[in-house]
Amino acid sequence: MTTPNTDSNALNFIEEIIEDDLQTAKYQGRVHTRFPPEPNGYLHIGHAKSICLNFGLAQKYSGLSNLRYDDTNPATEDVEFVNSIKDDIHWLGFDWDDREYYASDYYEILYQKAVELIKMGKAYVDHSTSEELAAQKGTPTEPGTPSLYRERSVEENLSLFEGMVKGQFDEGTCTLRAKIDLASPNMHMRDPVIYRIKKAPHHRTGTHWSAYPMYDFAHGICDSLEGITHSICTLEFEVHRPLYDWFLITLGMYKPQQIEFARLNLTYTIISKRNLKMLVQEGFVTGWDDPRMPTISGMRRRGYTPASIREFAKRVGVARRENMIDVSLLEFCVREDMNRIAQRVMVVTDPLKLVITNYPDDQTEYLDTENNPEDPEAGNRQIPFSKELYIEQDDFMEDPPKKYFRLAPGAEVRLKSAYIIRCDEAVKDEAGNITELRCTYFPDSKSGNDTSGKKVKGTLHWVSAKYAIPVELRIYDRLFTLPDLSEAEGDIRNYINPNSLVVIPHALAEPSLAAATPNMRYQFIRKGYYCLDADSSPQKLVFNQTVGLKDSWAKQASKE
RNA sequence: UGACCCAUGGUGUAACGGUAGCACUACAGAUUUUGGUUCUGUCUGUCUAGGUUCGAAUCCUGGUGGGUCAACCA
Repeated sequence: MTTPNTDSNALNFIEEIIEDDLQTAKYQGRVHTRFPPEPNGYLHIGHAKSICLNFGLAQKYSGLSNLRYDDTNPATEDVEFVNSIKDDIHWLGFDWDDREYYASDYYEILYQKAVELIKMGKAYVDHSTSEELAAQKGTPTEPGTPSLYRERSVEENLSLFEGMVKGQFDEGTCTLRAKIDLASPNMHMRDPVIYRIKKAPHHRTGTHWSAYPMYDFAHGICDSLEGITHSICTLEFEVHRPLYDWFLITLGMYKPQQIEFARLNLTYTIISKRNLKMLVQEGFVTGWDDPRMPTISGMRRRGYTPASIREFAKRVGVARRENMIDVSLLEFCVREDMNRIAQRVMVVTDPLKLVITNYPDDQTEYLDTENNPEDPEAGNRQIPFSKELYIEQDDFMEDPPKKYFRLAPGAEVRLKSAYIIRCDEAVKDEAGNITELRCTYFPDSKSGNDTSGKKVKGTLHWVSAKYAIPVELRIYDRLFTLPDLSEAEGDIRNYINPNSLVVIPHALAEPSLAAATPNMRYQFIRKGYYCLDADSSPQKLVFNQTVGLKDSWAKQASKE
């Protein structure tokens, strides 16, 4: 028998588990996942991987996926984040229909379940301070020791717990702990705290509750209540799984299975919420949606498309081993999508004046050019050509190296969609800087109607001096200079790339760009992919470089 | 010096006891009115030592390396 080696139908380990479960009807053929963000920050590329996984699995197996906010800590959570999270998921192309849930929806049930635990003698109110509690936990190599309050009566626990949720005690004075196993090698089983007092108002339940459930207690019960089948989370929750199971088994509730996978790591990128927050708060970036940020909102502003991020999520795979994905894979996915959809336009970033000496002074010719060679449906447009043009400084060298295909004294090149020209003279100022190129054009070499018989190696982009419009360009590079930030010695701030943003205030664009819209994607020919930035206005157009074009010439030139 | 998890080219990820494949990267060439795209090719891999087996990336044992866990965070 032949086993096809194509990876198109290779399953990741979670799909294997699901297909197994489908086979054995473990959940009556259901597949129901959930994406459980805590509304305390903006979503990032790591969340995108999780979103694509959870919603993607539901799609693939004709199941469902819920959005559930893990809002069990009112001190850190806010509606601002609730809304941005919804926007980001929708933007990525996924939807949860009417299944928008909150852990806070279940506070009453959670409370009842805690009471049940108390009645079973499996939970107790503890007045130990957090320091005492830490000491009681023991260490991974030494067992824990019982709290003074561990053997309280059910009645006393019941009334104290009621007091906790009703606000009769101050924050930090007591907790509700599950009574499990102080000698467990798994620290999470050593009588974990399941409720603590928080007086901060909750963004949905206000001041109704004064004590809130901890993640470990709430999460599994919420999964259970929603009928989740596969509760997918990242590797660091692996040691929580026995606890996840313990609550549901002890309470006799339906038990989904928790499956852990390795979180995404990206070269030259920091993805933890804590560090992203640092970048924002300390002004290294302009905000959570700064185009250099690996947040979904930052990537959106940068010009990344949802399709490119979904493709990236698919290509990075799902496994249990630690990984470090090369950002070049992300860039590949973006270029791949952009190449399909981006409208080609000409923009000169670093202008050098070029005069065609044998072209009539006041003549303007409108030349036809294709909008996207990869997509015939995209049609054509007209661009104005005249005697005075601008080309890229980079595209002229007075004394070029051998394989230089661009302009040089005496050299001939084609101007994209226009004519072949020859450079006759480079005009210089007193300081010796080249200020202007004087060229001759060949009238019979017009693009699409070339009878000149000339062959040139290079094609340059250009704009007409008379019709070009000024635009600002923002060009981004990686935020850090170290590929693997986990190897940073000392402060990661020492590795921040000082050149992660380069602003080009006065680039010159072909006039069609005056009609640019925020959703359009452009390829500035021979330069990169761009989109309009949120800071743009009709008076001052601002473009973000989403990603540069591959530049094998620059690569070769830098090697010499 | 505990428990648990992990180990396949530079980076990811397949191969489910039977030919180590795919993608990204890098490099080389062809095509090209974008030094883009496209196409072709090349380099590079089963952590280690034993064991089981006709046969091991795959199963077992030891070692090595990496990760996780001792928040009233999630």
